Amino acid sequence: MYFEMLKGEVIMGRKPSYTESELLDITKKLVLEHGYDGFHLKLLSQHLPGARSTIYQYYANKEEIVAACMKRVISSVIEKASAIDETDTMQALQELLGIYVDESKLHQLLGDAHKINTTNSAAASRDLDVVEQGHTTLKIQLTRLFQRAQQEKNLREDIPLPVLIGGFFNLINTPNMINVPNPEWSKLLFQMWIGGAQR
Amino acid sequence: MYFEMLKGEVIMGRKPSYTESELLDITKKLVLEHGYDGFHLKLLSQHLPGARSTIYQYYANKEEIVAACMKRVISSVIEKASAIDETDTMQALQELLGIYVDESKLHQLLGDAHKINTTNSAAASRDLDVVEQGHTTLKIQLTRLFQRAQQEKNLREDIPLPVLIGGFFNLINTPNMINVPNPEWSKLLFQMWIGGAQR
Amino acid sequence: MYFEMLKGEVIMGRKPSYTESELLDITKKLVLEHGYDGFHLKLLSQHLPGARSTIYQYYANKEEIVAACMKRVISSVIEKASAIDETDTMQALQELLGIYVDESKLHQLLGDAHKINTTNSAAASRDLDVVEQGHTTLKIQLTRLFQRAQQEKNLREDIPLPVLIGGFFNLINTPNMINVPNPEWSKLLFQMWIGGAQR
Amino acid sequence: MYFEMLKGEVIMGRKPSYTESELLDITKKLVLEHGYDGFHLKLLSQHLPGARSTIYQYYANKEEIVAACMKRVISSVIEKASAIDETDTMQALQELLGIYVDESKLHQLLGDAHKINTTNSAAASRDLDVVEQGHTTLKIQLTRLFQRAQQEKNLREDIPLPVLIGGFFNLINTPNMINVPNPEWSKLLFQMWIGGAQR
DNA sequence: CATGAATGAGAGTTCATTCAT
DNA sequence: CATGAATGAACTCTCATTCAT
Repeated sequence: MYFEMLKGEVIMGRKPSYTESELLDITKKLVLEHGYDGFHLKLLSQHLPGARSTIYQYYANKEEIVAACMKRVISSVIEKASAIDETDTMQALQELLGIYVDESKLHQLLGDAHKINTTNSAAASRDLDVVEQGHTTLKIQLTRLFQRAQQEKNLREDIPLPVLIGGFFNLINTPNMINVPNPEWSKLLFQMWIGGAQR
Repeated sequence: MYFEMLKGEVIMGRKPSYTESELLDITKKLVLEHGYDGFHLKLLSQHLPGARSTIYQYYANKEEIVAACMKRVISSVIEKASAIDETDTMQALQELLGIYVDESKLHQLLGDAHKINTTNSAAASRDLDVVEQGHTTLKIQLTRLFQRAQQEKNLREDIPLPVLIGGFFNLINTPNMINVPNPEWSKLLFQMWIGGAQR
Repeated sequence: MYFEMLKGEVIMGRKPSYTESELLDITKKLVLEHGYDGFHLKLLSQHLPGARSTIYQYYANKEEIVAACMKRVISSVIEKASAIDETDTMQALQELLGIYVDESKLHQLLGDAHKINTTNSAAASRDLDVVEQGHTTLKIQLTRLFQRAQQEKNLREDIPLPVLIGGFFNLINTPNMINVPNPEWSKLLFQMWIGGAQR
Repeated sequence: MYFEMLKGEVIMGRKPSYTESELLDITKKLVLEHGYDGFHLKLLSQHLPGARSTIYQYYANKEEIVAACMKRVISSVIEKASAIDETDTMQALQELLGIYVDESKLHQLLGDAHKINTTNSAAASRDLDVVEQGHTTLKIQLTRLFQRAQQEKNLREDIPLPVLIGGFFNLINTPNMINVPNPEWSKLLFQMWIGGAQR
């Protein structure tokens, strides 16, 4: 039948064996596991059905894959972070920490961004620009919240603000050794950061 | 020594060579800069006098170089850590943090240890075992100090001990954005950790 | 034809296709531009509507396309050349030159014929045989005309006939740097060849 | 013995299995045979002792190899051409033709120069600039000689100078079907060009 | 022993061709 | 039949390691 051959009005070829999104999921996992330099297309294709060359249906080269992956991750974080209700500053900070903890590997992942050679790929370059802007966006939000917290006299003043911010952000790297679910984990971290370790 | 002069400077006029220690210094720098997978012998030889193949006079393969490097780094940390006077627990913790901050890349460096393929090199395997033991030694010291601190009622009890330990250890990853010297930096971190961010 | 309208325009609303002749026209252009080895089906499909795989509806493989293209070109030249009135030998030679100049890239195009791998395609093999025969046909005509010109004492005798023939045929490669239309250009070339460069 | 290990004052590695010059000779032959797009490093290595990767001891990539080859060929032609005694114009032209005929594939070889992608190789780019300049140098010499020949009333005036120049230069493409040695061959071509084909 | 050349395994990429829709 | 995806062979290039000098 003709209609079986059509999708909408257009004649279609074979059905793709995986989606772009699946490809990026695996990429994220592998880049985190092996680092940018340890990430090979052979490795990727081993975690995906089909041949290595099929990957080139989706992206023109290795750089574009990783850049697209990073862009997607940071975009998702920004979307969630910008949805936070900032009325209560400390509450907002805690929620923000929850979001960061959910993507706790974000930092590690984006740390490899500078290794990506963008001279051969305009698309990768564009994606990394978005990543860069995303970084800035997050920094601005964080700074805004911290300044407000400071004005509201919620932060100790004998420690410089940048140190407090750095300490806060660095919380996400703390390995969750007791394996509690993320929401509780981030609450624990926040309490420790707020109240200190000492009784 | 007489023979060293003969070999190194008089008879042959050969290019000045380098010591094993220098080789490992450069290796450490490069592995931190590029990650384990981004670390190449070509890169190493570019930062060392002489030809790439000369490196094989010192180590049999790439794996052994990195393993030796890691072993040396952790051994040095252990030496310093075991010299700490543990009489005053909190004081000892602060000093320990200072040592860790001095080797703040320790974690990152050793994080790549599992990537090293030891099937081809008994020497690398042995060195990595030492690294493993060193890890354990450090963990034991840390646990001992924390348990003592807890007994001395110096730690809050609403947060599980492993979380406090993890948070303490994770402090070393905080980027020193205000560029103060390490001793002061580690003191700042310790205060933040002890007292919390809130006023 | 009724069916062509149905197929091409009424029933499906498919993208307009192309004729075999159009395909060969583009092929000729591209092979001349890029050489046989620089000619790709990807390139071809970029200069044609539709998908790359559609090309296989017309020809079974790359070799057949180029072989068919060459066959068509030489056949057209032979048709024109065999229509020449050979009564006046020198006049016939000049007309022949005109035909050759019109297909001045003929030589270049057919020069790549030997690169075509015919082991996988009987059709390509057959087409290249026709090309070969065409070559022979043209050579015979040229030889006949030159021998007649010699008998008619129209050619200098201190230069071997093959050299004169080669020189004549080679005229077509002369780049038309003054951009006159082909008929005049071929006349200029013929005069230079006949009369020599010296005054 | 120490001295056996030295060459001059420097410790040497293994002896190269072929020279750069040999590599370029083979390259020239193969590029002429197969064209730029048909020239592969696999092909090259098959005509050279040793492994394909050894070629990278000499040149960083395919582009550099071909560019260096072209540069060497045109440089050699220019050296010979600039040594010509131009006192007797027509004599000089004949000698120049002899040189061109010796490198009759020059044109064909350099015709592929524009296909070389120089974005990845500064060395290739520089070599191709030399090729470009060489082209210009040769054109200037040719133009100078032709203008002088014209002033000396040695050229017919009913044919535009560029046509005469083009015809002269195009002589080198004439296939030497009678297999006479190059010096005589170029003399024959020159005579044909000077005096014309007609008796 | 130090060197520079040689090597081969393996990565990234392209493309003719086949296949499922 | 036309399509776009899938495939595998082949190419370019890199690098750890070995070898001859």
